Amino acid sequence: MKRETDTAETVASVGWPARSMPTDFGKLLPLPRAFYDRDPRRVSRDLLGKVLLRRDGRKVLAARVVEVEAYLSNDPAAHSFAGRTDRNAVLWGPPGIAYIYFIYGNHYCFNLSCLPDGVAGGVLFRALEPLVGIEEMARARGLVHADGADLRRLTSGPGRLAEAFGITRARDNGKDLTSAASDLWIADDGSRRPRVRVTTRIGINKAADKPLRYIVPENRFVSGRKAE
DNA sequence: ATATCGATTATCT
DNA sequence: GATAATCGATATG
Repeated sequence: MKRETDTAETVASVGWPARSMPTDFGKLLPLPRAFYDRDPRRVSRDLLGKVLLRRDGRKVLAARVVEVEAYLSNDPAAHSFAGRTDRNAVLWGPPGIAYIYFIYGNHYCFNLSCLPDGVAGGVLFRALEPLVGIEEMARARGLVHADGADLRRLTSGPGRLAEAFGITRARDNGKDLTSAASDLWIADDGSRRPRVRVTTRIGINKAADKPLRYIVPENRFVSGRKAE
């Protein structure tokens, strides 16, 4: 079984707990719908350390989840707060579906729906640690070379990670992340459960004091952090 | 190192 | 017509 990482340095970059077995990331199975059919706070906590995967033809992109935010039902900061609209319909639907929105005229943000059909809730992906497909991510981001210093610029931030994975509303909104046929999914690669720290959310005005941002504190790909 | 600002458009009032 | 779950560039200490 071949190791699919681009460089040895990649996986070892930030001291993530070593895996016992090399992983063929493209073969990892999607997390089941029941995983997402829970409170977004619980889903957020459990998503840290999981792997986001994209299959693009023969290529596979993989990156570890290191920062997310929960958006609850009846949450003033959530897009669903003012009621169901065409844009936010996915949040009100069944759990485990990709919700993509376009923001500031420039960027896409990638979320997934939580809680049962009829109840709005979601999780926003804010930062990933790249594992596989570094060159492809760099190209998608418009960066020539992903050297050590620039690696954080690939997937550290919600707009950045969406761009690195080629995630757009037209392509991915409404996609079932739990389907084995999906080209976008999330999996458990067997790595150890990371430490989790909870902070307030970024870039919002309403309910800005609520502790609903979940990060892996020692990970350098968490957004809004200087190089160490 | 932190602050401020412009880009650019879908969505909602 | 205003706003936005952001980013990158530029300015300033």
